[in-house]
Amino acid sequence: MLSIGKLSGATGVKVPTIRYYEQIGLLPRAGRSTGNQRLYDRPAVERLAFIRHARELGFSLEDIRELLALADDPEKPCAAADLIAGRQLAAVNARLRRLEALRDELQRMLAQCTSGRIADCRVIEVLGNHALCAHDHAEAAGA
Amino acid sequence: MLSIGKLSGATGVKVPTIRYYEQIGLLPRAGRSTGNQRLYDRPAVERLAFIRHARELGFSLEDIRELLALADDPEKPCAAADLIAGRQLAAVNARLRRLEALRDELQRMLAQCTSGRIADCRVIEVLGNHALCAHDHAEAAGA
DNA sequence: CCCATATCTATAGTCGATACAGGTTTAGAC
DNA sequence: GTCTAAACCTGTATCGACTATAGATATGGG
Ligand SMILES: [Zn+2]
Ligand SMILES: [Zn+2]
Ligand SMILES: [Zn+2]
Ligand SMILES: [Zn+2]
Repeated sequence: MLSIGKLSGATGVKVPTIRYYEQIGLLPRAGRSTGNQRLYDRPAVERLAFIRHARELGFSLEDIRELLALADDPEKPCAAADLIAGRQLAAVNARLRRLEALRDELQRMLAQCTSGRIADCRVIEVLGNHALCAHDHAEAAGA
Repeated sequence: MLSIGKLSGATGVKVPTIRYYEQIGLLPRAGRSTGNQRLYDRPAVERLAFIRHARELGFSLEDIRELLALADDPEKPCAAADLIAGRQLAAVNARLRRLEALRDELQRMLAQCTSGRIADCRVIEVLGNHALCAHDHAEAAGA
């Protein structure tokens, strides 16, 4: 049985994050030592490693919740899991296209700036006037 | 002079967002009508359009705060602005490389799945075992 | 036994908004 | 002039996925 610190070391997930995952019900409530400290067994390590890997691949915690539920049911068809991964791939592709447009605009404005006074700065000028852009790059940038 | 609703319509920035920008000091406190409603002039429209465009290009509000301060000082050298844009370009490039790796992994796992039972699902299998991945794709996925 | 480290809980903060509640002002129709 | 619906006001709470802090308790090595 591992302490939360050892589990953290074994998976690369920070201690407060593990507690957070338990709090939101992504990890089951851990067993406790006589002194009330969390103890983890091997399946817990695998479950957390699964979560970490899915996070690295960009899945949301809600998606991961569903994927974990599916993983616990080996006889079911995997169409639901493939659907979630397909959605994720589509989201990644959308973000890629958007970021490529942003990269092009940023490169363009930097290349056109002669690095003189602010009054002549192409960066400031383009930011103030989207008509100077080559792409549309609409929508919020967060994604 | 425009009401906040007209300003919103003119710039595409939602009304609560405009109030939020004022609250955090990104927009100066707007003048008020006799009935205490915000009123905006033409420079306010331009300032908000600048903010919106910079957000679309992925700049953080803190970066935008600096860029606005620079834009207000036309005689200064523009190196600081170019530096911020360069940082943003580097961040976008980093996110692009990362997303490309994610896209490859997601495509691979989906292509290898025969869509049978969960027990044989390649998606679930790869998520549980990073050794099956071709790339490293480390770091958090948020960015 | 002592002490440094690890762990515990609960709460607040991050970013960039968005949503809601409950009240006031305004603009247009009559 | 009056009515009503829309827009506006403030303040607070919420989202996702953590991260940080404070103050208390437990554990493990010397
Ligand atoms: Zn410049
Ligand atoms: Zn543009
Ligand atoms: Zn599958
Ligand atoms: Zn992997």
